[in-house]
Order: sequence, then structure tokens, then C-alpha cells
Amino acid sequence: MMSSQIAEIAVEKAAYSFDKAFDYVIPDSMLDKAVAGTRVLVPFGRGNRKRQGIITAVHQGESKGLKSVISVLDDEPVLNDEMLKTAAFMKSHYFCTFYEAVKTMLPAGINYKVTTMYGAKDESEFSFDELTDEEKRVYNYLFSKRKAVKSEVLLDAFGYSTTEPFELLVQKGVLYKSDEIFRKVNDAVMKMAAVTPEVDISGVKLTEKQKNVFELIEMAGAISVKEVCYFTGVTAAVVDALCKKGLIYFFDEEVFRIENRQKDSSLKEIVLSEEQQSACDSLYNEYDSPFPSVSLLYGVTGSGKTSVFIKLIEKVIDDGKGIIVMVPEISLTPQFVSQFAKRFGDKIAVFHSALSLGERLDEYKRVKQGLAQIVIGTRSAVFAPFDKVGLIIMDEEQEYSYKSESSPRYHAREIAKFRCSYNNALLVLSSATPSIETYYYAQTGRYSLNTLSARYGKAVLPEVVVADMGEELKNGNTSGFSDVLLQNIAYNIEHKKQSILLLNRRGYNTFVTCRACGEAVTCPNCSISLTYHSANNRLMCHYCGYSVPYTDECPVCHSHRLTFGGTGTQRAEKDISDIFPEARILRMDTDATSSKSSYEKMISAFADGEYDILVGTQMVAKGLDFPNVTLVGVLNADHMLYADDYRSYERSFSLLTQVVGRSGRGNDKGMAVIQTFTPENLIISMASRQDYNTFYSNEIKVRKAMLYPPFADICLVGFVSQNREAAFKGAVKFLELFTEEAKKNYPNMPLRILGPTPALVVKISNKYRFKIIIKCKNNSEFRALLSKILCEFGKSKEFSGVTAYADMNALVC
DNA sequence: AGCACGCCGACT
DNA sequence: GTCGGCGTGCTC
Repeated sequence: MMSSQIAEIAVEKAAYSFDKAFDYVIPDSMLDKAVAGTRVLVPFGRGNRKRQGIITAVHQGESKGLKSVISVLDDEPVLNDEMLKTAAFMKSHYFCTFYEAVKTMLPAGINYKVTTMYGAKDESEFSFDELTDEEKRVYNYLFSKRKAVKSEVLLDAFGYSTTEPFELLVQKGVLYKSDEIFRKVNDAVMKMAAVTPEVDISGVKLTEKQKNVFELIEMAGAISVKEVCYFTGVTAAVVDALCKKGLIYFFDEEVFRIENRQKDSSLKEIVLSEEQQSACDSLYNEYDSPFPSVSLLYGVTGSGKTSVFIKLIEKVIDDGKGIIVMVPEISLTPQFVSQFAKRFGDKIAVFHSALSLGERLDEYKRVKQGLAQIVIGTRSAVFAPFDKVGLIIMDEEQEYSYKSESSPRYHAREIAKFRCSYNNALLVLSSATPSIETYYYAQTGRYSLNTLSARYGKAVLPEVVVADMGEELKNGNTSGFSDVLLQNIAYNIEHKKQSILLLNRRGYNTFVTCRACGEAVTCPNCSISLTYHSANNRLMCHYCGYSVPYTDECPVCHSHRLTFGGTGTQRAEKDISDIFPEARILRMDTDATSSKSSYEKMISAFADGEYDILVGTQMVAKGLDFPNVTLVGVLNADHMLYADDYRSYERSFSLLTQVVGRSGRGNDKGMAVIQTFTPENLIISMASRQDYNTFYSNEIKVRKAMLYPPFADICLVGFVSQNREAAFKGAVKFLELFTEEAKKNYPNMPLRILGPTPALVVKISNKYRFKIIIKCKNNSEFRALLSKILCEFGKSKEFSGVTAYADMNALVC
């Protein structure tokens, strides 16, 4: 009997169906460093390829038959006990592998990647003359490099799509291969291109595409590569080619900068209103209790929730515990961040994906080392590496950006609850329009409730006018802008007040149809109609990024009778500038990708009064605070109301209420115009009155009658395959396995199953998607059942071409 | 997933 | 008799 230290290790790239802790022997030389929470390199599978893993536990045990750890990657653990438990929580709740959870919790800059390398063997080990010409080319290339080359580089150099040719040469003994580990180098800065100074292009031959790209870059001066691709419809490869020829050069521009980390000691102390003070006091009492708790801070738009947060933090910061403040989208809330920066100086760290990789790592380390005590960030901030968390604040808790839409499909609110219960900390959920679930829990006593019912200072709620667009049409107004809206825009321009217009569609026209054959022009890779973009004169797919230059020819019947329909933000921007040529208009949506027009800069330009009108998608409705905005127009409120999802009312109510709340935040009374073809719609009238209570009491009845959250959980099981038939059959088979198992081992489990049905968008990027919806109670029995079937399905050979995943309370059902 | 093992058909 | 195609099963 040989007894040694054994590490239990979760490895990367495991399929969910066989993801578990694998035992490895820890060599004596690594005993001091190989502790739980450190990452290691281990041999895995028959081929003993190197893989990353993380030690989840260490125990004394029998070493017979076990492989050994190759090396330890970290000097000290990257995850503590709490974070390891959080990863286990994520695996069980979100049906991901343990290592996927680990990767999500760590900042991207800390991640390693194992890469396969190929190198040339000595010529004495094989017979060179027996190789094909192509093989000789590969060998000579690698021989000239004198060292192993990454497989991606090699694939790129020879234009292959698989590594098969290299593998063949490895078998023939011509090449050797090895696995090496690298720091990931995909920085999240904006990659910019500019023309090389004093470059001479006269002698350089350029392809048509290269010429277009070069001219664009020359014209723009400096432009993001992303934008170059948008305007010219090329891939980044063309831009790279120009760089290789020395005509242009690349540089990085940070998308988001943390400005002013200086504490501003001249700031006056915040004076809370009576209502705010009592909310702050009762939150403090909960914080101070030795038990974990969740509290809802429910306050109308403009009621000064931020002041309450700051006061609360000032009260608890000397305890030395970590504080996390989450916002839905940080680049839209620079004012929010700077308020905290001014109060707390370098005690804050900002977690945000638009920071460069290096900066993100710096911020992470500042937290880990205890230098920063407050983290402000988006949903990933919930993983801030504090030793001990005391307080987590989630602003606008109903926002969907807190839910991840890729694996692990976690909700930051659930992770926050988990961390708070581990640390006996307080979770504050804050909103003017809480999610139905949250408000229900606050009503039924599971969460405590604090209410702010008055707008702060002199601000009063805006007057809301519902414009009946059907009536406008009858009166001959086909402009898409109601008379009342136009009058008020004109008034605002004249009186130097600002206006915001909301339209929930990007692009110029949202679809293109053929009058000859009646077909809509759709994406070849997705079951989605293409959107016309005027900025680049292209038809684009908002799902897969496909784009083609616009011609007036129908791709189906080749007639020349294409017609546009549906108004997007680009079209609205043009129309409004036709009506008000003197107005300075800013458009803000996800198409505006240039760094010049980064959201942060746009927002401050608008705040500084450089524009009269802001036109944008829903991002303009969220969190912005401009005192000079006295008019808000919702151009088409009908779009959002009719999605066939149980949350579409909640979503619309919240968006409308928020956008209405953007108006009149300063000293002047604001106004909002909501344009609709269904002026009698209840959601619109409730949002106009900012009447959450009526909305809630209607909605909760529906949820109860229909068995929707919070009365049941909705679990979506998705099936994706290249083959439509296989995806559907896979779903049918899964359903069969699931019901059989449920009947056999969980006969009393309450379940309602719907489907299989095609997903909302059946085809995305040439992959077909089907879904099963399971109404259930998300408890450990249900998760065990689902997990078992997911594993079983994953192992079945018949459906190897179908991937199945589960998404608990998915955004779109 | 990703890889090795092995069973069977085609070709030297 | 041997090479290699792909179906099958395992991963400490």
C-alpha cells in the first residue's frame, strides 16, 4: 500500500456528462503549492494530453493506478473556500462544468490556454524524399522556424481548416507535437487602425477590397477595425493584409477609462430626506444583524436611491468588509461611477469588460490584496475576490443584463444571494420597477421592503401624453411623428432644452421585401430578415453578423422591385433631421461602434449640451440622468408589447416607466409622449401614471393562474444541431428519457412539460434550434433529475451531433 | 469533446 | 497478409 497526497481536480474542456473530480497524485516537490483552489496542469485521457484543472480538495489516499500532476500554475490559490463552493453551486444550478464556472469567476487576464504546437523532427528520423510536395512544404516551413509553432499559426499559414495534415505527419514521424501553456492574449480594448505616417502607396499593388479599406482609413484618420469591417463589408483579414504591407498600423484604444479616482474632499455631506434616512437606517440594521438577509429598496425614478447607497456604504465601510455595487451597464452610467469615485477615492475598483485585460487584472489584484474595498461593476462584479463580503447592492435589479445568456447561464442575483448567505451579509435589491418575483418576495416577507415614494428635491413626475398613431394616420400624418411630439421637440429646440427619442429597432429599415414574389430578404445563415443600414448601404443580419452590399435585385426571383419597411434608429435620425435641419442630433445604439463615439463620450457630449436630440434604442432609457431633458418620446410603444413571452409586459412596463422617468429630472417639469396604435393598452396607461402597484397586482394574478414565476420555475432545455431533423429528434428523445425517469423515480414531482417546439429563431448561424419548456420547482430533486438526463443524453451516440443545454428561467422562453 | 483501440473490407 | 476506415467506449 502506497499512501500519498491525492488532489481532486476538475479539468477544463470536460463534457458535462463526464465532468467530475479526477484524482491525481501530488509529487513531493509540489506538496506545498498544490492546495485547494490552485490551478494545475495534468495529463488527461488515453493520449495524456495536457489539460488545465483546478484542485478542489486534497486528501490522503492510495496512489495506485493514478496519474500525477505535471505542474502547479499558481503560486497561491486563485479561489478560496467560498469561491470553490460558489463554483460547485453554479455547476449544480446552471448545469455547466466545474471548470466553466471557475473560468467565469476569474478575470480573463488571469486565464491560461493550453495550445498544441508542432515542430520539425530531425531529417535522420524519416525519409524526406517519400513526402508529397505539400508535406515537404510544411516540413520546410517548420524546419526553418527551428522551434515548435502554435497550431493556429500553422493552420493560418497553410490555409487548412483542420490539423489533420499535421497529425498525419506526426504519425509518419516527420513532426513532433507538444502541448504548451500560454497566457491568453485577447485584450478587450478597441483595436484601431491608422495610415502609417508619410507612407508611399504608389508602388504597392492593392486588391479592390484593400483599396477600399485603405481609402476609408485614410479618410477617417483613425478608425476602429470593427468599424472598417462594418462600412466596407470585409473581414479583419483584409485590414491585417494592409498592416503587413506596412501601409497602416494598429494601436489600442481603451473603451472605458476610470477617470477621477481622486477623492473630492470639497464634496458636501449628503443630506437625506426623512424617507431616505429611514430606509438607510433600516438597511443598516439588517446589515448589522448576524444573519444573511435580502432587502428590496423600492423607489420611484428620481427618488435618490444612489444617495441612500452612498450613505449606507459610508456607515459600513470602516468594518473592513467587501462591498459590491452592481449596475446593469456600466458604460451608460459614468455619472454613477464618478459619484462613488468622488466619495471613496481609490477605495473603489471598477469591474468592466470594456477595460483592457491588463487594467481588469490590476483592478482584480487590488481587490484580492485588500487595497480596494468597494467594487462597482456589471454582473461579473458579483465574483469580486473579497475575503469577506459585507454588502451587495444590485441597482435596477429587474434588468436582464444580470442574467448570462451563455454557459454558465447564471443570474447575478442568485450568486449574490449565495455569497451573502455564506458571509451573513446583506443583499440590497433596488428598483423603481422591481421584477414581479422580487416584489412578491418583499410582499410575502421573504425579503424586507423599504420604499421611497417621493422624487428628490424639486423634481416632479413628468406629464405623459399618449399619442394615438391610428388617429394621426387618419388625419393624413404619415411621418411617424405625432403632432404633439413634433410641437414639443420644436419648443425644446427653441428653448435650449433637450429631448430623447426611443425606438427599439436598430438600422435604417428593419426589413426588405420583394413586391414581385412577396418574399422578405432573409439571412442565408439564419431564419431572420435582413436589416438595411444606410450608413454603409448594406443589408445586415443582427444575429450572425452576415452582411451584403445592397442592390435592388431580389435574391429569390431576381426582379428589381424591392421595398423597404419598418423604421429603425438610423431612419428616425434622418427623418427628424429632415424636419428640424437646425437640430443637433445624436444617435446611440449598438451600431455606433467607433471609439470616437463610445457611449461614455456620447453621454458626456449630450450632458454638456452639444446636442439637442438623442435618438436611440432602449439603452437611452436606462439610468441616464440629464437635468436638461424635459421631453421624452417613445416612437413606437407597440413593438415591445407583443412578444410571446410571459415577461413581455413586465419588460415593457419597466422600459416605459424608466424612459418616462428620464424626463424632468432637473428643476423644470418634464413631458413624455408615448406613440402607439393601441392607446387603450393597460400597460401604457399604467406606465404613464408610473403606477407600479396596479401593474403588480394585475400581473401577479396572471402569474399565479398561469403557473409562472414566482409560483413555478421555467426551465428551458435547448437542442442545437447542424441538422434540423436531428435537433428535433434529439428533443423528442430527451423528452422521452426525462418523462420516463420522472415517472419512475419522482412520481410526485410537479411538472408541466411543453414541446418540443422550434426555438423563437429556428436557425442561427446555420444551426437549427428546438426547445422543451419545463414548468417545475427549481429544487435539488428537480436539478438531480435534469442533470441525470442531460448526462445520459450527452453520452448517447445516436445524438452525438446534437447539443442539449438547460437554462433555468431563461430570458426568452 | 477528443482520442485510442479494434473490427472489417480493400488492396499489395 | 497489412493498411486504414470509422464505430465504440473511456477519461483519475
